[in-house]
Amino acid sequence: MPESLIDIARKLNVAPSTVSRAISAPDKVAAKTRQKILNYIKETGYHPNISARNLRKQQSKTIGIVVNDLCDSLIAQAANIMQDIAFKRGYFPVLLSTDESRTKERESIERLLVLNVCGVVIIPSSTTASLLDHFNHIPVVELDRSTSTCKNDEFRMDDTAAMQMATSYLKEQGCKHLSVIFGNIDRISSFKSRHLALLNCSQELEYNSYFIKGVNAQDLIDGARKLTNTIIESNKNFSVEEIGSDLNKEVAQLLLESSDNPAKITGQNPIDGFIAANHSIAAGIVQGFYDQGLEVNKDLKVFTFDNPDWISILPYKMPSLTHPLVKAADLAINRLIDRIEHKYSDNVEARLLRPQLCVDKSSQA
Amino acid sequence: MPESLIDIARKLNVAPSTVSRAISAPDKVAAKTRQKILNYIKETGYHPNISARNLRKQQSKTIGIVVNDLCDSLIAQAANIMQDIAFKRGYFPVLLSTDESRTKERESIERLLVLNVCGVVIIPSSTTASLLDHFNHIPVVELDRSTSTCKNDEFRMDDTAAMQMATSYLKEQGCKHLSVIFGNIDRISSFKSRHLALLNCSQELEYNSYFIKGVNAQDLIDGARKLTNTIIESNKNFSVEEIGSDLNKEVAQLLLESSDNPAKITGQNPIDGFIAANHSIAAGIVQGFYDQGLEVNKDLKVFTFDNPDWISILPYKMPSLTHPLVKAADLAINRLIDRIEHKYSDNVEARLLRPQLCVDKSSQA
DNA sequence: TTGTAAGCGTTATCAT
DNA sequence: ATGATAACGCTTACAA
Repeated sequence: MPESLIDIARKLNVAPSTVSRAISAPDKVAAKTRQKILNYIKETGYHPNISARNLRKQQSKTIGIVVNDLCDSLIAQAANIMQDIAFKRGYFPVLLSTDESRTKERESIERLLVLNVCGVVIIPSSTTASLLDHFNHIPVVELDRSTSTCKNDEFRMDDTAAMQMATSYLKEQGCKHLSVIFGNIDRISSFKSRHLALLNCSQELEYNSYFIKGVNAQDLIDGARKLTNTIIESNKNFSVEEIGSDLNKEVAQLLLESSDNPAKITGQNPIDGFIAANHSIAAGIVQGFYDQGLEVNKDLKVFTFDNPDWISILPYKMPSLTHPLVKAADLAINRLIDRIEHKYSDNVEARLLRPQLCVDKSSQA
Repeated sequence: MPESLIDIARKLNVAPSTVSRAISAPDKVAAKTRQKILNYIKETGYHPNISARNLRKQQSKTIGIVVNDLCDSLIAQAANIMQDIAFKRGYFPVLLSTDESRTKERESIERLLVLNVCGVVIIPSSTTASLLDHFNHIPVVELDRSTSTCKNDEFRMDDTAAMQMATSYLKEQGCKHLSVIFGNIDRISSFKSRHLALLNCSQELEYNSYFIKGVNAQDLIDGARKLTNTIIESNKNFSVEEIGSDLNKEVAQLLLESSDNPAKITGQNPIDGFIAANHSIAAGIVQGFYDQGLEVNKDLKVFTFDNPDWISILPYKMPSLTHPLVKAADLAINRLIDRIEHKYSDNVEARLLRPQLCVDKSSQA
């Protein structure tokens, strides 16, 4: 196998630059010469040396894709589609997962810097913002979450619409008092904006918000499970607590750390519905129901964000919202490449995508 | 920010080669000079140009990781750990997913060739074997499945032990006649070896094997669901069929393509247990049970390979086998790097890892 | 249309 | 211990 352009050039009695052109700018080479060269290349299985090309062209055509948790199948789907699109558009994607760890977040960025990537799509956490400054003038797109720096394009779910849909669905189902469980709103912007959306919800509904400190999936599952246990316990001893006439305001806000700590429930009605701000939390809630011997959506309603795929394997229905992440990922990577290629030069913008209500996607046809 | 070694050299009044040495071979540079250089580098955030280094050193320090389906959270976990280990050992992993598609399989290999990777870990399908020949003399390690070429190191589950554990567990539970569902054994070696293992099982049990043509997760789920429906329907009309005295042999083998096609059940007893050769198949079986209004593990036992994480969210128990994939991945990537660095030069070998029986990992504590 | 030659940033060899 | 220099394989003015 020829190891370089020069080998080929010698073999075919042409100049190295002609071979180079045959590969990179075929129309600048006579049809006959071109054929001769390309045939020979195909026969011998020669591949141009990427390092040499990148060095010479002073660019890497490499895109960084940084996600929070590759083991989350929705994230994996999004990563997958971004990789495909990147390849199709002639770029080489490098996929990294931070697993919600600050260390890996920093390492990932560092690695991409070393690699000289020409653009980055990232699912950021609150600590990412400062790290992103290291990417001097290369385009960055924020996916699914926001650093709130307003420096980059953003593609994510419309949390306001989502929370509105969730609460209004549960209200229609007869719920009067919701328990809404979030993850760490300091680290993860989507929890923060979903919480904010709840505060601004127009529904005439009582609700209590609960926050789990956890950041990764397992922490959220475990936290939500414990929390659900304590909430249901407290609910058994529920007695009306006068809190004035304004039912739409948030009435309690707890950061529960152990299951010994009983959940505070304040309102005029006992809790009759749960909203999980994320599918890991939903998994924990479901486990909590089992611990307590309760049936989901019979004793108490459960509604979840993210429409996780395990819903189809449950023997009961569970209403949810589809997560437009894959669509957002598609837009994000395309926008990034447009930026890289200077095909898009408007101001940075945030695109908020609507989720869809999903009430019948149960396995029972 | 200095853009090259030369910038730094000029700034600090040393030769470029000294700067290079300070970075790559610190002990070959006087402590004082070294400090001066490294400090300056740290201050300015300079990164050596990887392309130039690779070009000069004629190596890429890049490892290809090719998996079949990144959206499978077990695979994603394995990919994750391999990336971490690769980084720790100084290599840059490039993660690609074939989604069980021949096209993407070919494309992935091609991309790795272009990248000049110095090693590959791959979860192969039967069509991969010929493609792997393109990697001339760089080491390849096969993970989770085998191309049966015996050219590379292999790390995967011990399917013989696994199937033995599955059948013996179900027998203990009182099962007499199993329905064992596999995916495409022509494309996916793990289905083939699990089937082979079943044929050689020492249990005194009747079983019928069924094969789903599908390759990707959704095909398997859909196929298994349909199949389960037809099996259960057939089971209702079960009548003893004389097949001689040899109960341990396989009695039927069907490739069902539509649910109109009734499943053939042959044996002395009606089917009273299912084995899913994979977690996607298990998901389909569970859905089939719901379609038929049956309760899993009450009306009929269901046993699955892979111990999928959704088991913990079911309101009932489901016995399963843990998949030692993450451990295998750890071994695989380390072996690969050992090969690359010539730290391991024995003959290629296949390491088979035992799964663990998992009967109580239900959410009900 | 094709050839010539310079240079991308690094490292390895050799000389000092 | 440090410096000078050539070379890695490719692209791209510019020249022919």
